[in-house]
Amino acid sequence: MARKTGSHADITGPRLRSAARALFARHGYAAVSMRQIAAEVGVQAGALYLYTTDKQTLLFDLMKEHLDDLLTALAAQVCPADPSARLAAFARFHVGYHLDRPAEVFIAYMELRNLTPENFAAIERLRHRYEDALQAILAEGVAAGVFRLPDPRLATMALIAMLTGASQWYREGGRLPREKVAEIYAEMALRAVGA
Amino acid sequence: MARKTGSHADITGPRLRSAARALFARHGYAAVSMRQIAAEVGVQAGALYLYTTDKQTLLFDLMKEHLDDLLTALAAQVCPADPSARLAAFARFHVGYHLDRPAEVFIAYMELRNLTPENFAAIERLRHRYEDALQAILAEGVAAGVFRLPDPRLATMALIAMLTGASQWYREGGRLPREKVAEIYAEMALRAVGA
DNA sequence: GAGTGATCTGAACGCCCGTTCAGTTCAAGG
DNA sequence: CCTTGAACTGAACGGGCGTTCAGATCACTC
Repeated sequence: MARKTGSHADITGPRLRSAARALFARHGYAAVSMRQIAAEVGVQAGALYLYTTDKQTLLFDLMKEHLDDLLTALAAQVCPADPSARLAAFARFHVGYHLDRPAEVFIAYMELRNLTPENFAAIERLRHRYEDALQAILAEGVAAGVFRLPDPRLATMALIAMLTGASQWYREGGRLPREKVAEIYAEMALRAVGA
Repeated sequence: MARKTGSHADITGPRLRSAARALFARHGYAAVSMRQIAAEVGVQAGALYLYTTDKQTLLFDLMKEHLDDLLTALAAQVCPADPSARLAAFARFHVGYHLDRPAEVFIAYMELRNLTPENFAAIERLRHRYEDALQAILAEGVAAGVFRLPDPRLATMALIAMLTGASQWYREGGRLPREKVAEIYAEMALRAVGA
């Protein structure tokens, strides 16, 4: 028996990705089986292979989609001229974007080692492009004399780690609203670079 | 055939832990099999069960040992009276300790979700004790009027994420020596809290 | 209303998993 | 020299894994 009512291709596909995203984030790529994902979708395991070539590609596509969206959203941001204002805007954007997507963030940061070497290289390239955007802001600030940084590259890594960390403890409906969280992080980022 | 020369109990035990630590850090707990660990030790899989009750306990013991050592080392630190000096000392200690133990850090931060609920609770308790040590420093600094922080708890999480992140990009023999790295991070931490 | 093709099932493939255990080996103690 | 027991092997257990595929189903087209 198959296909209860109407066509499901445009429903099952997104549902597969959605179920995989949630399960990978909760239990980890290696600990989740295709049969578990299929059960979540409400389908037999074999049917998943109509929508993904294999489990590895499923993971890669989720991570690539996340980073593509992140870079697109960053590019869409308005970009103030003042380095301090740019850094504050970046920090607010980064925290806000990551608080909205805890599952994607978890996967993107935890499952890198489960990618094949080629897939890993592709993801790292995208991640590096994002880091470079922040590093460019810091370099401008240093050139303008408003930031005091012994090492812009190190500062880039430090700030990204700090800002991304927000999604590890933030819980919806907690003590602080997300705008306030983003605001405090932006303030700490500005101070950390000596602005 | 077994036991080529002499007694191996006091050798195989530590070798098991060491191999498990390295493999878990590189590939992840769920992706590593007991047979892989056994091969690294140079033994059949069954022999591992003379030294650990099961795979889960092996993971838990590694994480607990790491956090116990971390708390012990923190307690052994000299503790300056001035809040700024204390924060700087904490930051230098944290970065240095984590740079020396990349495998343990990786496991402690990535494999929490592979712990059983009881084991997870035990590890979280230890981790919280460590976070509280930092939060106490921040609270003192705020009380003394030398730190400006809208939210000490948030600042604690932000600083720990920033400092721990060092072990994600630092490579032995890289551009910066570890003392310099710890120094820069300590400076950023001080500035981030408005010291 | 017959035929088509997208969609899915259910069974199978070979393989690896964590764990157990009877049996083997061998350094050391009496 | 014999016995003991720690240390380990090698095979087995039941089960789950990712993936494939022939066949069933059924909304749709003509």
